[in-house]
Amino acid sequence: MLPELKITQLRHFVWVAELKGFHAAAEKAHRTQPAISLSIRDLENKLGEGLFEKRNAKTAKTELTPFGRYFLPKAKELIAHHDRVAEDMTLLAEHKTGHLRIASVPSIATRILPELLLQFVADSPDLHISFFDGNSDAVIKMVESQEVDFGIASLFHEEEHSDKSFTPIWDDQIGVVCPINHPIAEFDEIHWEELTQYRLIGNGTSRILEDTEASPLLGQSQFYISNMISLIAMLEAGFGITTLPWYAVPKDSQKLTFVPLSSPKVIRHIGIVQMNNKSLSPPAEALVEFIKQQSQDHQD
Amino acid sequence: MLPELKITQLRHFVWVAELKGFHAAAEKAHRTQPAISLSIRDLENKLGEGLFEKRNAKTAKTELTPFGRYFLPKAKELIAHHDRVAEDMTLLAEHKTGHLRIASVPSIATRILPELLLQFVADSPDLHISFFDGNSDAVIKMVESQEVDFGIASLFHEEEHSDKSFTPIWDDQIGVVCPINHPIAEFDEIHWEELTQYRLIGNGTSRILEDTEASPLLGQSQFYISNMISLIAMLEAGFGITTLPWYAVPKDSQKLTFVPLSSPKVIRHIGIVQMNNKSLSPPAEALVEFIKQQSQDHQD
DNA sequence: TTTCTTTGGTAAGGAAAACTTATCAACGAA
DNA sequence: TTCGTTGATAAGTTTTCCTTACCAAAGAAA
Repeated sequence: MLPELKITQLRHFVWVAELKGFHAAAEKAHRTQPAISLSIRDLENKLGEGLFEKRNAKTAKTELTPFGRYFLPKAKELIAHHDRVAEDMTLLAEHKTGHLRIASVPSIATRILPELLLQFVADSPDLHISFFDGNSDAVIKMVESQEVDFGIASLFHEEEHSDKSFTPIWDDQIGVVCPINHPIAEFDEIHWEELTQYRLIGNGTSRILEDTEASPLLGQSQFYISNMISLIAMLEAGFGITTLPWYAVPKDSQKLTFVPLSSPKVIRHIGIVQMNNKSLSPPAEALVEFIKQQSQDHQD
Repeated sequence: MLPELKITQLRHFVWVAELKGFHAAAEKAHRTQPAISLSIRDLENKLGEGLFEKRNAKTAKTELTPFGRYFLPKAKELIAHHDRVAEDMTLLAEHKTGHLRIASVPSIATRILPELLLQFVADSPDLHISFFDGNSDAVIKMVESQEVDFGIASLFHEEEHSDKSFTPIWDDQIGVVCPINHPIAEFDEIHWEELTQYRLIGNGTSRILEDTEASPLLGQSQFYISNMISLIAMLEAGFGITTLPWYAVPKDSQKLTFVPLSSPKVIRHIGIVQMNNKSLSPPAEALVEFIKQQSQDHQD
C-alpha cells in the first residue's frame, strides 16, 4: 500500500535537486542521464506527484515543484539515517566498534593479553573491552552463562563440555621456579625426583601434577600459597621453590628463573573456549582470529 | 563503499527475526521461502556478517547472532522512518494534508467558495487553508508574487499575462439589482437604455461596463459606493438601483432581485489564475480539479 | 528404531527492474 | 542561423529478484 522508496532513488533525487541538473546528478551517481531520468520518474510515480517542474516545456532550469521542495529535506534525512545505520553495522562487522567481553586465566591475562590487546585495539578506537579473570573453571562458567563472548582457559576436558569448543593456542609447560642463585637454576631441565630435596611451595596450579608421576611432590609441600603475588615474593626472598606453568612466571623477574620439568613433561594446553552453536560477535570473532594469527606468527 | 540497504530486505530481516522463521516471514512478505533466504543472505553479505545462527548445522530454532541482535532495533527504526516519510508524502500527494493558500475576488469568495471548501476539506482533516480576498488585480498580483498557490479572478487579459494561465470556471453575467417592488423587478431581462430613467448607484464593478455600449450609464451615476455592505443597504432601503455581476449579489436577500442585462450582454469570466511554469502543490492541484469538477456538475 | 513433518538451503530458469546506447526536441547563446 | 546544452524517449541488454523443484537435517510421532 505504501510505496517502497529505494535509497538509491532518493539519492538520485537529492543529487538532481542540489546539482540542479540530471546530467550532473548522473555523473555523481556514475550512471547515464537516462537512468537518472527514469529513476526520478519512477520515484514520482510512486509518490503520485511530480518532483520537478515539467521539463519538456520551455523551462530551462531544473527546478523543484513545491511538492519536491517539501520532499527534499525528508529525503536527505532518510538517506542520512540509512547511511548512519549502514556505517554503524559495517564498523561493527569490521570490529572497529562494539563491546567485547572476555574472560581468561590469569597467566595469559597478565603475560600475553596486555600487549596483544594493545595491538588489537590500536585500529579500533571505539571498541570497548570488558575483561574478567579467574581460574579455568570460572572462565568456562562465564562462557557457559554467556557473560563473556569467549574464554581463555586450560584444563579443558572435551567430554564434559560437548556444547563448547576448545581451540588450543598456547602450550604451557610446567617447570620449576627458583631464585637465580639456587642450585637448580643452572639446569636446562629437571626431573621431578630431583626436587624432593628442596623446600617446595604449593600453589594454585600445583594440582596440574595430580594425575602425573610427580604427584608425590604435592604431599611433600609444607607450604601452600594461593596468591600469586605472595608466592613470587616468597620465592624471591629465597624461601623455597615451586612449580608453575611457564606463562604464570612473571616475565621481567630479575631474581627468579624457570627450569622446565623434563619428567614428567607436563604441557598445559591453553586456548579459546566458546559455545558451539553461538557464533561470536564480529569484534569477538576478530579478536579470536587475531589471537590465532599472533600465536602462529610467534611460533614461526 | 557503504552498502546500500534496501528497505525490503530490512523488512524481511525483521520479519524473520520476529516471527522466528523463514517460512513465516515469507508468508508475511507474500514471497516464497527461498526468496527470503536469498534476501537475508544478500543482506548478510552486504553487512559482512551473519545475522542468524548458522542454519545448516544442527540448530533448530532460527536465532539471531549477537550481530543480528544489535542490528534488529536499528533496522526497525530505519523502516519506521522510511514508512513515516512515505506516508507523509503520500498523504501530501493525495492532498490529505499540507498548506493551501488561495486568493479570490469577493464575489466567488462569499457566494461559492464557502460551501465548496467545506466539501473539499471534508476528507482532508489535516489540510490548512489560508484565504485572501481582493479585487482581480490584487488577486493576480498575489499569484505573481507566489504569495498564493493560485487565484480566482476575472478581468483577465491574456495578452498582459503571458506568464500565467487562466481557466474560466464561472460565467458571471452583469445585471441590474433592485428592490423586489421596483418597476423593473418584473422584467426577465433589460436593455441598458431602460435604466437611464432610474437613480443608478455606481460601484466597484461598474467599470466592467466601461468598454461597452452601456458606458454612458457610468457618467450618469450620481452616487458611487465602493463598499458592498453599504451598497446593499442602500439598495434595500430603496435608494436606487445598481449593476452588479450575478455572483456579487447576496444570495439570500429577501428584498432585492436581479435582472440580467440583455444589451449589452456582459459576461464576466471568472476563473483560476496560476503561473505557467510553476506546477501546483498537490492540495492546490486537487482543489483546482475539485473546483472544475463541481462547476461542471452544476452546469449539467 | 523408522517414518513423517518441518526446518531452511541450493540450483536453474524466468520475470521484472535497472541501466545502456542511440536518438530526439526544445531552448539559449554565439 | 548554427551550435551546445538541456532532459525525454525507444529499444535492447544486463542485473536483480523471485519462482519452482529439489535436497539435507532435525524433531516428532508411530
